[in-house]
Amino acid sequence: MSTAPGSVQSIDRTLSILETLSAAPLGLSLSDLAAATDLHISTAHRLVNVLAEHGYALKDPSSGKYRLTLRTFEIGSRVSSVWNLLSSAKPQLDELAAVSQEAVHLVERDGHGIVYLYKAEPFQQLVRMDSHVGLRNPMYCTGVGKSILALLPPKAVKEIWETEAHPVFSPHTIVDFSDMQKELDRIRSRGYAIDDEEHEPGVRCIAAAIRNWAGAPVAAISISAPVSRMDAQAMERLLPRLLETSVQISRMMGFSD
Amino acid sequence: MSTAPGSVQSIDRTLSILETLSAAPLGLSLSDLAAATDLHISTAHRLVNVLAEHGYALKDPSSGKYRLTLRTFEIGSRVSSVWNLLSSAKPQLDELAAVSQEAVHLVERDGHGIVYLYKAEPFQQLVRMDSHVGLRNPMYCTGVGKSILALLPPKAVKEIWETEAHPVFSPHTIVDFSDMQKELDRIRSRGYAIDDEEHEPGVRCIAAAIRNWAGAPVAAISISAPVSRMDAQAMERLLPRLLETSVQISRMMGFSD
DNA sequence: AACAAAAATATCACATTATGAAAATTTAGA
DNA sequence: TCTAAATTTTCATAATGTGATATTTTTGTT
Repeated sequence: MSTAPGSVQSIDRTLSILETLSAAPLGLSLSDLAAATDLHISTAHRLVNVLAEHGYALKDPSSGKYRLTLRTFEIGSRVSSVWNLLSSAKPQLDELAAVSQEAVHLVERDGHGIVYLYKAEPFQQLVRMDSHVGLRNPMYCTGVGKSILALLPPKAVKEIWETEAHPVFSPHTIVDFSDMQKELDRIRSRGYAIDDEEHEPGVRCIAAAIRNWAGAPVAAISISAPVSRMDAQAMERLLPRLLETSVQISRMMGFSD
Repeated sequence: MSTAPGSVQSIDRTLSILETLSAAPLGLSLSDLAAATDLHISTAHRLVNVLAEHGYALKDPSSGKYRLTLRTFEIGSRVSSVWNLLSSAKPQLDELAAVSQEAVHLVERDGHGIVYLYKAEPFQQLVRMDSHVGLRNPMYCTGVGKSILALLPPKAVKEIWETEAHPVFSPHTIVDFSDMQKELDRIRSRGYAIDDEEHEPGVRCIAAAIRNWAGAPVAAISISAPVSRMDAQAMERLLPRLLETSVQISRMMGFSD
């Protein structure tokens, strides 16, 4: 582990510990943590205890394992954009879920990916979908992601495309750049995106971008359903609602036309 | 700024930067950040850039200010207890909000306080309440907090009481320890807690604890409403629902009787 | 536009600080 | 109870982070 110039070794290592712990739902023993982060056990001990002193981690008294506390949740929930979006969008999304009787997602763009900020589900309609608040996904294979890509400058799209891999999740996943460009053209002309089982087999969704005061596509919303329910008629019925909601939220973010 | 023995200066400072940024919705310039954290500007620059390299912060291109990214949200959302509780409790809480037509909260105990994990609101019922997901509150002045305190060992209650201050939020706030002990007795015998404008004037709520497999009160749920709506009859009507839901969730956490 | 002032970023010699080997202690297993 | 493993503490040492200074960039003013 060589520290990049301008970086700080102890912080690199501590963030590595933080991330390792966040991926371990059951917690980790000190030795496991040291092994997973490739640190000397003495160093791992010191660093995880610094996190503990600051309330970010603790040694679970019953299991003896280290795990993260809600301090990280607290800090993460305070990120300003989460605030802005959720406070203005939540009621609209709940209503959209209620009238469509399908799962509705709100995601925000973050760097080259999207992060799920909110999921509104209708009662009883339990669809197996592995989306959840806090999840990060790439843009190229999701409806929400593509709806955002379609409104980004071509240079940005290219940069994003070139700096990441494009795993195939299904036969429908778009992995060719010129195919993606055509798809983004379609999305621009239609005003919405369709994810036709490109990420999760069996799930189809329609998505629309949310734009801020500067017109930048900072977020997106979607309605997801099993392909059996999300057929042509369903899409025709749901699209006006989806677009209406996305426009409303965009307006609340300061976007005008 | 003297580093406590066993601690690591650069991490102390970086976490201080993280926390400062999380409290600044509009972001902070480098000099403001340095001033707020009492760091040399050169040091602040180096440390915030380490956070940026790891994707936790960024320098907003439009404003030139540093702010947190969704990386912190992503890490925070992965805390295992959030997972466990949310996945089992969410549908129940949504239903409770729907049948009661009032705001429902789920909180988890974290150290000496509670953190809001979920808020379910009925349509249209917009009550001014400054609760939100991620918020941390003390236990002594909230219904959820008191319902948890009531099931903790007396030693733990005493320890929590003695290590924190007890600001008065309203004439009803309980700030005397023996008063609190009587109140916790009442809560134990009734099986639920009432927050009668002890934290937010004008808001009354009923709360019940959620217990895990070991019987420990790890979380709590509540129904909140303006005092005008949350009168004796309303409480009589809502209590069975609240208790039923808390028992259901406790069962899903592995608690039996 | 040109200038001045302020803010942000990069450099680097140095002393402070984090490091990890080793010892001491605690916990778990036989 | 004893043994082995895991955790925690200690401490000498060198590597690492620090902050003064220099450079560059940005911002505001005439």
